[in-house]
Amino acid sequence: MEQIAEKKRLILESALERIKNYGFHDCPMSKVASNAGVASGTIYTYFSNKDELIIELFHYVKHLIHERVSQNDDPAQDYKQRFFNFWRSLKELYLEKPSIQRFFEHFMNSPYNTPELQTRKSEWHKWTDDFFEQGVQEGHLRPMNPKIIRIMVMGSVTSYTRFHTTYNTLISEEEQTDLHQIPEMIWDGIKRQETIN
Amino acid sequence: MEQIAEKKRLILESALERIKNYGFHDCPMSKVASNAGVASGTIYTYFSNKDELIIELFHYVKHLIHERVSQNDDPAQDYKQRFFNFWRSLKELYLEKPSIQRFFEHFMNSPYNTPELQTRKSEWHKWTDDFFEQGVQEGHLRPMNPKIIRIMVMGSVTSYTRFHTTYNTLISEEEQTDLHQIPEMIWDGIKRQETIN
DNA sequence: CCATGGTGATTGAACGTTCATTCAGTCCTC
DNA sequence: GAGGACTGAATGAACGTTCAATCACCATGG
Repeated sequence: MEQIAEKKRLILESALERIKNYGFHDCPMSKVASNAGVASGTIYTYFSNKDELIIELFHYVKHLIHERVSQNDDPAQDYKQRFFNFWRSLKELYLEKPSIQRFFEHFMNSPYNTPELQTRKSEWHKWTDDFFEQGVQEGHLRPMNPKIIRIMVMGSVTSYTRFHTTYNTLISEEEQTDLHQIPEMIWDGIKRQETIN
Repeated sequence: MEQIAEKKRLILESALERIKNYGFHDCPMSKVASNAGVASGTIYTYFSNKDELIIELFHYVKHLIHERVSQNDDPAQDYKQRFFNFWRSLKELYLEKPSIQRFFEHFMNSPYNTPELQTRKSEWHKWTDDFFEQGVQEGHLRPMNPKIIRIMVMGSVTSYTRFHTTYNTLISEEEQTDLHQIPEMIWDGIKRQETIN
Protein backbone atom coordinates (compact mmCIF):
# COMPACT_ATOMS: atom_id res chain seq x y z
CA MET A 1 0.00 0.00 0.00
CA GLU A 2 1.36 3.37 -1.03
CA GLN A 3 1.87 6.14 1.49
CA ILE A 4 -1.45 7.69 2.49
CA ALA A 5 -1.90 11.45 2.62
CA GLU A 6 -2.46 12.53 6.20
CA LYS A 7 -5.85 14.07 5.49
CA LYS A 8 -6.95 10.98 3.64
CA ARG A 9 -5.97 8.85 6.60
CA LEU A 10 -7.95 11.15 8.90
CA ILE A 11 -11.02 10.70 6.73
CA LEU A 12 -10.65 6.92 6.70
CA GLU A 13 -10.22 6.81 10.48
CA SER A 14 -13.21 9.08 10.95
CA ALA A 15 -15.39 6.81 8.82
CA LEU A 16 -14.12 3.77 10.71
CA GLU A 17 -15.05 5.29 14.04
CA ARG A 18 -18.43 6.46 12.82
CA ILE A 19 -19.30 3.01 11.51
CA LYS A 20 -18.26 1.41 14.78
CA ASN A 21 -20.60 3.67 16.73
CA TYR A 22 -23.52 4.05 14.36
CA GLY A 23 -23.21 1.33 11.71
CA PHE A 24 -23.13 1.43 7.95
CA HIS A 25 -26.62 2.78 7.70
CA ASP A 26 -25.95 5.88 9.76
CA CYS A 27 -22.67 7.08 8.38
CA PRO A 28 -23.35 10.31 6.49
CA MET A 29 -20.54 11.99 4.65
CA SER A 30 -21.19 15.20 6.56
CA LYS A 31 -20.40 13.50 9.88
CA VAL A 32 -17.39 11.69 8.48
CA ALA A 33 -16.14 15.06 7.29
CA SER A 34 -16.73 16.98 10.49
CA ASN A 35 -15.23 14.26 12.71
CA ALA A 36 -12.19 14.26 10.46
CA GLY A 37 -12.02 18.04 10.82
CA VAL A 38 -12.57 18.79 7.15
CA ALA A 39 -15.39 20.16 5.06
CA SER A 40 -17.63 17.66 3.31
CA GLY A 41 -16.40 18.77 -0.09
CA THR A 42 -12.84 17.84 0.84
CA ILE A 43 -13.67 14.16 0.98
CA TYR A 44 -14.23 14.33 -2.74
CA THR A 45 -10.67 15.36 -3.46
CA TYR A 46 -9.59 11.98 -2.04
CA PHE A 47 -12.50 9.74 -2.96
CA SER A 48 -14.69 10.00 -6.00
CA ASN A 49 -17.78 8.90 -4.07
CA LYS A 50 -19.00 7.16 -0.95
CA ASP A 51 -18.75 3.67 -2.34
CA GLU A 52 -15.12 4.22 -3.18
CA LEU A 53 -14.48 5.50 0.34
CA ILE A 54 -15.95 2.30 1.78
CA ILE A 55 -13.97 0.06 -0.56
CA GLU A 56 -10.75 1.91 0.24
CA LEU A 57 -11.55 1.64 3.91
CA PHE A 58 -11.69 -2.12 3.44
CA HIS A 59 -8.21 -2.18 1.95
CA TYR A 60 -6.96 0.19 4.63
CA VAL A 61 -8.22 -2.07 7.39
CA LYS A 62 -6.70 -5.15 5.80
CA HIS A 63 -3.46 -3.23 5.62
CA LEU A 64 -3.61 -2.40 9.34
CA ILE A 65 -4.19 -6.04 10.20
CA HIS A 66 -1.41 -7.29 7.97
CA GLU A 67 1.02 -4.73 9.34
CA ARG A 68 0.37 -5.73 12.94
CA VAL A 69 0.38 -9.47 12.46
CA SER A 70 3.41 -9.66 10.20
CA GLN A 71 5.43 -7.39 12.45
CA ASN A 72 4.71 -9.56 15.47
CA ASP A 73 5.63 -12.79 13.72
CA ASP A 74 9.02 -14.42 14.20
CA PRO A 75 9.60 -17.16 11.59
CA ALA A 76 12.47 -18.52 13.67
CA GLN A 77 10.06 -19.69 16.36
CA ASP A 78 8.42 -23.07 16.73
CA TYR A 79 5.34 -23.28 14.50
CA LYS A 80 2.90 -23.86 17.34
CA GLN A 81 4.40 -20.87 19.10
CA ARG A 82 3.96 -18.78 15.95
CA PHE A 83 0.34 -19.83 15.70
CA PHE A 84 -0.49 -18.70 19.22
CA ASN A 85 1.42 -15.54 18.56
CA PHE A 86 -0.58 -14.93 15.39
CA TRP A 87 -3.79 -15.50 17.28
CA ARG A 88 -2.80 -13.15 20.07
CA SER A 89 -1.73 -10.38 17.68
CA LEU A 90 -5.07 -10.46 16.00
CA LYS A 91 -7.00 -10.63 19.25
CA GLU A 92 -5.13 -7.70 20.71
CA LEU A 93 -5.57 -5.55 17.64
CA TYR A 94 -9.30 -6.28 17.63
CA LEU A 95 -9.66 -5.43 21.30
CA GLU A 96 -7.52 -2.31 21.02
CA LYS A 97 -9.43 -1.03 18.02
CA PRO A 98 -12.91 -2.55 17.99
CA SER A 99 -13.73 -0.38 15.00
CA ILE A 100 -11.58 -2.65 12.87
CA GLN A 101 -13.53 -5.78 13.63
CA ARG A 102 -16.84 -4.01 13.45
CA PHE A 103 -16.12 -2.60 10.06
CA PHE A 104 -14.60 -5.80 8.75
CA GLU A 105 -17.56 -7.92 9.77
CA HIS A 106 -19.95 -5.32 8.51
CA PHE A 107 -18.22 -5.12 5.19
CA MET A 108 -17.92 -8.86 4.69
CA ASN A 109 -21.67 -9.21 4.98
CA SER A 110 -22.54 -6.24 2.86
CA PRO A 111 -23.10 -6.16 -0.87
CA TYR A 112 -19.85 -4.20 -1.20
CA ASN A 113 -18.12 -7.52 -0.66
CA THR A 114 -18.12 -8.94 -4.16
CA PRO A 115 -16.43 -12.25 -5.07
CA GLU A 116 -14.00 -10.26 -7.24
CA LEU A 117 -12.87 -8.24 -4.23
CA GLN A 118 -12.37 -11.43 -2.25
CA THR A 119 -10.49 -13.21 -4.96
CA ARG A 120 -8.16 -10.28 -5.57
CA LYS A 121 -4.94 -11.12 -3.82
CA SER A 122 -4.04 -8.75 -1.00
CA GLU A 123 -0.82 -8.72 0.99
CA TRP A 124 -2.85 -9.92 3.96
CA HIS A 125 -4.42 -12.87 2.18
CA LYS A 126 -1.08 -13.78 0.70
CA TRP A 127 0.59 -13.64 4.10
CA THR A 128 -1.95 -15.87 5.84
CA ASP A 129 -2.13 -18.31 2.93
CA ASP A 130 1.65 -18.65 3.09
CA PHE A 131 1.60 -18.97 6.86
CA PHE A 132 -0.91 -21.81 6.91
CA GLU A 133 0.49 -23.40 3.76
CA GLN A 134 3.81 -23.68 5.56
CA GLY A 135 2.11 -25.24 8.57
CA VAL A 136 0.57 -27.88 6.36
CA GLN A 137 3.74 -28.53 4.36
CA GLU A 138 5.82 -28.98 7.47
CA GLY A 139 3.28 -31.35 8.95
CA HIS A 140 2.12 -29.20 11.85
CA LEU A 141 -1.40 -28.77 10.53
CA ARG A 142 -4.10 -30.99 9.05
CA PRO A 143 -3.48 -31.38 5.35
CA MET A 144 -6.08 -29.02 3.95
CA ASN A 145 -6.66 -25.84 2.01
CA PRO A 146 -4.94 -22.95 3.83
CA LYS A 147 -7.80 -20.63 2.84
CA ILE A 148 -10.15 -22.77 4.88
CA ILE A 149 -7.81 -22.80 7.84
CA ARG A 150 -7.56 -19.02 7.59
CA ILE A 151 -11.32 -18.61 7.64
CA MET A 152 -11.59 -20.94 10.64
CA VAL A 153 -8.91 -19.20 12.62
CA MET A 154 -10.08 -15.69 11.79
CA GLY A 155 -13.58 -16.77 12.73
CA SER A 156 -12.42 -17.94 16.13
CA VAL A 157 -10.75 -14.62 16.89
CA THR A 158 -13.93 -12.90 15.85
CA SER A 159 -15.95 -15.16 18.13
CA TYR A 160 -13.63 -14.39 20.99
CA THR A 161 -13.72 -10.64 20.63
CA ARG A 162 -17.41 -10.60 19.88
CA PHE A 163 -17.98 -12.25 23.22
CA HIS A 164 -15.89 -9.54 24.79
CA THR A 165 -17.57 -6.64 23.08
CA THR A 166 -21.07 -8.08 23.46
CA TYR A 167 -21.03 -9.07 27.10
CA ASN A 168 -18.46 -6.41 27.82
CA THR A 169 -18.07 -5.77 31.54
CA LEU A 170 -20.28 -8.70 32.45
CA ILE A 171 -17.49 -11.28 32.06
CA SER A 172 -16.68 -13.19 35.23
CA GLU A 173 -13.28 -14.45 36.32
CA GLU A 174 -14.27 -17.97 35.40
CA GLU A 175 -15.46 -17.00 31.94
CA GLN A 176 -12.17 -15.20 31.40
CA THR A 177 -10.31 -18.44 32.01
CA ASP A 178 -12.62 -20.25 29.64
CA LEU A 179 -12.16 -17.63 26.97
CA HIS A 180 -8.41 -18.12 27.13
CA GLN A 181 -8.99 -21.71 26.06
CA ILE A 182 -10.32 -20.67 22.68
CA PRO A 183 -7.00 -20.50 20.86
CA GLU A 184 -6.11 -23.90 22.31
CA MET A 185 -9.42 -25.30 21.12
CA ILE A 186 -8.72 -24.01 17.64
CA TRP A 187 -5.18 -25.34 17.72
CA ASP A 188 -6.48 -28.75 18.73
CA GLY A 189 -8.87 -28.55 15.81
CA ILE A 190 -6.40 -27.59 13.09
CA LYS A 191 -3.23 -29.39 14.19
CA ARG A 192 -2.32 -32.65 12.53
CA GLN A 193 -4.41 -35.27 14.24
CA GLU A 194 -2.64 -38.22 15.81
CA THR A 195 -3.96 -41.48 14.40
CA ILE A 196 -4.44 -42.79 17.93
CA ASN A 197 -7.93 -41.61 18.74
CA MET B 1 -43.24 -16.92 19.71
CA GLU B 2 -46.87 -16.13 19.16
CA GLN B 3 -48.55 -16.73 15.81
CA ILE B 4 -47.54 -14.07 13.30
CA ALA B 5 -50.11 -12.43 11.08
CA GLU B 6 -49.54 -13.48 7.49
CA LYS B 7 -49.00 -9.94 6.26
CA LYS B 8 -46.57 -9.25 9.06
CA ARG B 9 -44.59 -12.34 8.09
CA LEU B 10 -44.53 -11.19 4.46
CA ILE B 11 -43.10 -7.86 5.53
CA LEU B 12 -40.43 -9.52 7.67
CA GLU B 13 -39.46 -11.87 4.84
CA SER B 14 -39.34 -9.00 2.40
CA ALA B 15 -37.02 -7.03 4.66
CA LEU B 16 -34.84 -10.11 5.12
CA GLU B 17 -34.49 -10.59 1.39
CA ARG B 18 -33.83 -6.93 0.77
CA ILE B 19 -31.09 -6.83 3.38
CA LYS B 20 -29.48 -9.94 1.92
CA ASN B 21 -29.29 -8.35 -1.51
CA TYR B 22 -28.64 -4.72 -0.68
CA GLY B 23 -27.52 -4.52 2.94
CA PHE B 24 -28.75 -2.59 5.91
CA HIS B 25 -27.88 0.73 4.36
CA ASP B 26 -30.02 0.23 1.28
CA CYS B 27 -33.22 -1.09 2.74
CA PRO B 28 -35.85 1.63 2.35
CA MET B 29 -39.30 1.03 3.76
CA SER B 30 -40.78 1.73 0.32
CA LYS B 31 -38.92 -1.26 -1.17
CA VAL B 32 -39.69 -3.51 1.76
CA ALA B 33 -43.33 -2.61 1.27
CA SER B 34 -43.47 -3.13 -2.49
CA ASN B 35 -41.59 -6.44 -2.33
CA ALA B 36 -44.02 -7.60 0.31
CA GLY B 37 -46.88 -6.55 -1.95
CA VAL B 38 -48.27 -3.94 0.42
CA ALA B 39 -48.34 -0.16 0.54
CA SER B 40 -45.73 1.58 2.63
CA GLY B 41 -48.29 2.80 5.11
CA THR B 42 -49.32 -0.77 5.88
CA ILE B 43 -45.99 -1.54 7.49
CA TYR B 44 -46.90 0.91 10.22
CA THR B 45 -49.93 -1.07 11.29
CA TYR B 46 -47.55 -3.90 12.24
CA PHE B 47 -44.45 -2.01 13.34
CA SER B 48 -44.30 1.37 14.97
CA ASN B 49 -41.15 2.35 13.11
CA LYS B 50 -38.19 1.03 11.17
CA ASP B 51 -36.05 0.30 14.21
CA GLU B 52 -38.77 -1.87 15.64
CA LEU B 53 -39.07 -3.74 12.35
CA ILE B 54 -35.35 -4.53 12.47
CA ILE B 55 -35.47 -5.65 16.08
CA GLU B 56 -38.48 -7.85 15.43
CA LEU B 57 -36.70 -9.28 12.42
CA PHE B 58 -33.88 -10.30 14.73
CA HIS B 59 -36.26 -12.22 16.98
CA TYR B 60 -37.99 -13.72 13.96
CA VAL B 61 -34.70 -15.02 12.57
CA LYS B 62 -33.66 -16.48 15.91
CA HIS B 63 -37.02 -18.18 16.00
CA LEU B 64 -36.47 -19.73 12.56
CA ILE B 65 -33.08 -21.05 13.62
CA HIS B 66 -34.36 -22.45 16.87
CA GLU B 67 -37.27 -24.12 15.14
CA ARG B 68 -35.08 -25.88 12.60
CA VAL B 69 -32.35 -26.99 14.96
CA SER B 70 -34.58 -28.22 17.76
CA GLN B 71 -36.80 -30.13 15.36
CA ASN B 72 -33.83 -31.95 13.88
CA ASP B 73 -32.38 -32.89 17.23
CA ASP B 74 -32.89 -36.35 18.70
CA PRO B 75 -31.90 -36.44 22.40
CA ALA B 76 -31.85 -40.23 22.29
CA GLN B 77 -28.80 -40.21 20.06
CA ASP B 78 -25.16 -40.38 21.05
CA TYR B 79 -23.91 -36.90 22.02
CA LYS B 80 -21.24 -36.75 19.35
CA GLN B 81 -23.88 -37.72 16.82
CA ARG B 82 -26.16 -34.98 18.10
CA PHE B 83 -23.39 -32.45 17.79
CA PHE B 84 -22.75 -33.26 14.14
CA ASN B 85 -26.46 -33.21 13.58
CA PHE B 86 -26.73 -29.79 15.19
CA TRP B 87 -23.91 -28.52 13.04
CA ARG B 88 -25.45 -29.90 9.86
CA SER B 89 -28.90 -28.46 10.64
CA LEU B 90 -27.45 -25.03 11.03
CA LYS B 91 -25.26 -25.31 7.95
CA GLU B 92 -28.16 -26.45 5.81
CA LEU B 93 -30.46 -23.71 7.00
CA TYR B 94 -27.79 -21.11 6.30
CA LEU B 95 -27.16 -22.47 2.81
CA GLU B 96 -30.84 -22.80 2.03
CA LYS B 97 -31.66 -19.31 3.20
CA PRO B 98 -28.51 -17.18 2.99
CA SER B 99 -30.58 -14.19 3.99
CA ILE B 100 -30.69 -15.54 7.53
CA GLN B 101 -26.96 -15.60 7.98
CA ARG B 102 -26.50 -12.30 6.20
CA PHE B 103 -29.00 -10.56 8.41
CA PHE B 104 -27.77 -12.18 11.57
CA GLU B 105 -24.18 -11.23 11.00
CA HIS B 106 -25.23 -7.79 9.93
CA PHE B 107 -27.32 -7.27 12.98
CA MET B 108 -24.77 -8.59 15.43
CA ASN B 109 -22.29 -6.00 14.26
CA SER B 110 -24.71 -3.14 14.15
CA PRO B 111 -25.60 -0.68 16.87
CA TYR B 112 -29.02 -2.34 17.08
CA ASN B 113 -27.29 -5.15 18.91
CA THR B 114 -27.23 -3.85 22.47
CA PRO B 115 -25.93 -5.87 25.44
CA GLU B 116 -29.48 -5.86 26.84
CA LEU B 117 -30.77 -7.60 23.72
CA GLN B 118 -28.02 -10.21 23.96
CA THR B 119 -28.52 -10.85 27.63
CA ARG B 120 -32.26 -11.25 27.25
CA LYS B 121 -32.92 -14.97 27.25
CA SER B 122 -34.39 -16.27 24.02
CA GLU B 123 -35.65 -19.78 23.38
CA TRP B 124 -32.70 -20.23 21.03
CA HIS B 125 -30.08 -19.16 23.55
CA LYS B 126 -31.70 -21.29 26.17
CA TRP B 127 -31.75 -24.29 23.88
CA THR B 128 -28.07 -24.07 22.92
CA ASP B 129 -26.95 -23.31 26.46
CA ASP B 130 -28.77 -26.41 27.63
CA PHE B 131 -27.38 -28.48 24.78
CA PHE B 132 -23.75 -27.60 25.48
CA GLU B 133 -24.25 -27.61 29.22
CA GLN B 134 -25.38 -31.20 28.94
CA GLY B 135 -22.34 -32.05 26.83
CA VAL B 136 -20.07 -30.66 29.52
CA GLN B 137 -21.97 -32.29 32.39
CA GLU B 138 -21.87 -35.68 30.75
CA GLY B 139 -18.17 -35.37 30.07
CA HIS B 140 -18.31 -35.20 26.29
CA LEU B 141 -17.06 -31.65 26.08
CA ARG B 142 -14.26 -29.61 27.63
CA PRO B 143 -15.40 -28.29 30.98
CA MET B 144 -16.17 -24.68 30.09
CA ASN B 145 -18.88 -22.07 29.80
CA PRO B 146 -21.52 -23.29 27.34
CA LYS B 147 -21.99 -19.72 26.07
CA ILE B 148 -18.40 -19.77 24.86
CA ILE B 149 -18.83 -23.12 23.20
CA ARG B 150 -21.95 -21.81 21.49
CA ILE B 151 -20.12 -18.80 20.12
CA MET B 152 -17.29 -21.00 18.87
CA VAL B 153 -19.57 -23.47 17.16
CA MET B 154 -21.83 -20.86 15.63
CA GLY B 155 -18.74 -19.05 14.41
CA SER B 156 -17.50 -22.17 12.66
CA VAL B 157 -20.76 -22.63 10.80
CA THR B 158 -20.61 -19.01 9.80
CA SER B 159 -17.04 -19.49 8.57
CA TYR B 160 -18.09 -22.48 6.54
CA THR B 161 -21.04 -20.85 4.86
CA ARG B 162 -19.21 -17.61 4.34
CA PHE B 163 -16.62 -19.53 2.37
CA HIS B 164 -19.44 -20.96 0.32
CA THR B 165 -21.22 -17.71 -0.32
CA THR B 166 -18.02 -15.74 -0.90
CA TYR B 167 -16.22 -18.04 -3.29
CA ASN B 168 -19.52 -19.40 -4.50
CA THR B 169 -19.14 -21.45 -7.66
CA LEU B 170 -15.37 -21.31 -7.52
CA ILE B 171 -15.08 -24.19 -5.06
CA SER B 172 -13.11 -27.16 -6.35
CA GLU B 173 -13.72 -30.82 -5.56
CA GLU B 174 -10.72 -30.85 -3.25
CA GLU B 175 -11.84 -27.77 -1.35
CA GLN B 176 -15.24 -29.37 -0.88
CA THR B 177 -13.62 -32.30 0.87
CA ASP B 178 -11.59 -29.94 3.01
CA LEU B 179 -14.68 -27.95 3.93
CA HIS B 180 -16.35 -31.09 5.16
CA GLN B 181 -13.58 -31.39 7.72
CA ILE B 182 -14.64 -28.20 9.48
CA PRO B 183 -17.19 -29.76 11.84
CA GLU B 184 -14.64 -32.44 12.73
CA MET B 185 -12.06 -29.77 13.42
CA ILE B 186 -14.47 -28.02 15.75
CA TRP B 187 -15.41 -31.26 17.43
CA ASP B 188 -11.75 -32.03 18.02
CA GLY B 189 -11.44 -28.60 19.53
CA ILE B 190 -14.37 -28.71 21.93
CA LYS B 191 -14.46 -32.40 22.93
CA ARG B 192 -12.95 -33.39 26.24
CA GLN B 193 -9.23 -33.64 25.65
CA GLU B 194 -7.48 -36.90 26.51
CA THR B 195 -4.71 -36.32 29.00
CA ILE B 196 -2.32 -38.31 26.85
CA ASN B 197 -0.97 -35.65 24.53
C1' DC C 1 -82.34 -11.15 0.38
C1' DC C 2 -80.97 -6.71 0.28
C1' DA C 3 -79.84 -2.12 2.30
C1' DT C 4 -77.31 0.31 5.81
C1' DG C 5 -73.80 1.58 8.69
C1' DG C 6 -69.85 0.74 11.37
C1' DT C 7 -65.04 -1.00 11.89
C1' DG C 8 -60.53 -1.69 11.05
C1' DA C 9 -57.19 -2.70 7.49
C1' DT C 10 -55.06 -0.66 3.47
C1' DT C 11 -53.60 2.76 0.28
C1' DG C 12 -50.37 6.10 -1.70
C1' DA C 13 -49.74 11.06 -2.24
C1' DA C 14 -47.73 14.48 0.58
C1' DC C 15 -44.52 16.32 4.15
C1' DG C 16 -40.46 17.51 6.30
C1' DT C 17 -35.99 15.95 6.80
C1' DT C 18 -31.61 14.13 5.60
C1' DC C 19 -28.46 12.69 2.44
C1' DA C 20 -24.58 12.52 -1.30
C1' DT C 21 -22.70 15.36 -4.34
C1' DT C 22 -21.53 19.83 -6.70
C1' DC C 23 -19.27 24.11 -7.44
C1' DA C 24 -18.35 29.06 -7.10
C1' DG C 25 -15.52 31.19 -4.32
C1' DT C 26 -11.53 31.50 -0.87
C1' DC C 27 -7.16 30.36 0.91
C1' DC C 28 -2.35 28.74 0.80
C1' DT C 29 2.05 27.82 -1.28
C1' DC C 30 5.55 28.27 -4.31
C1' DG D 1 -0.28 35.22 -9.72
C1' DA D 2 -1.02 30.47 -10.97
C1' DG D 3 -2.53 26.10 -9.34
C1' DG D 4 -4.12 23.27 -6.27
C1' DA D 5 -6.42 22.31 -1.81
C1' DC D 6 -10.25 23.49 0.75
C1' DT D 7 -14.76 25.40 2.11
C1' DG D 8 -19.70 25.14 2.98
C1' DA D 9 -24.06 26.77 1.06
C1' DA D 10 -26.88 25.01 -2.51
C1' DT D 11 -29.24 21.24 -5.04
C1' DG D 12 -32.14 17.62 -6.05
C1' DA D 13 -33.05 12.95 -4.97
C1' DA D 14 -34.47 9.71 -1.58
C1' DC D 15 -35.93 8.65 2.78
C1' DG D 16 -39.21 7.56 7.03
C1' DT D 17 -43.48 8.63 8.44
C1' DT D 18 -48.29 10.54 8.35
C1' DC D 19 -53.06 10.71 7.27
C1' DA D 20 -57.28 11.60 4.64
C1' DA D 21 -59.49 8.72 1.70
C1' DT D 22 -60.89 4.16 0.23
C1' DC D 23 -61.86 -0.54 0.66
C1' DA D 24 -63.47 -5.16 2.45
C1' DC D 25 -66.08 -7.26 5.60
C1' DC D 26 -69.72 -8.27 8.64
C1' DA D 27 -73.79 -7.49 11.73
C1' DT D 28 -78.15 -5.81 12.00
C1' DG D 29 -82.90 -4.55 10.61
C1' DG D 30 -86.44 -4.39 7.41
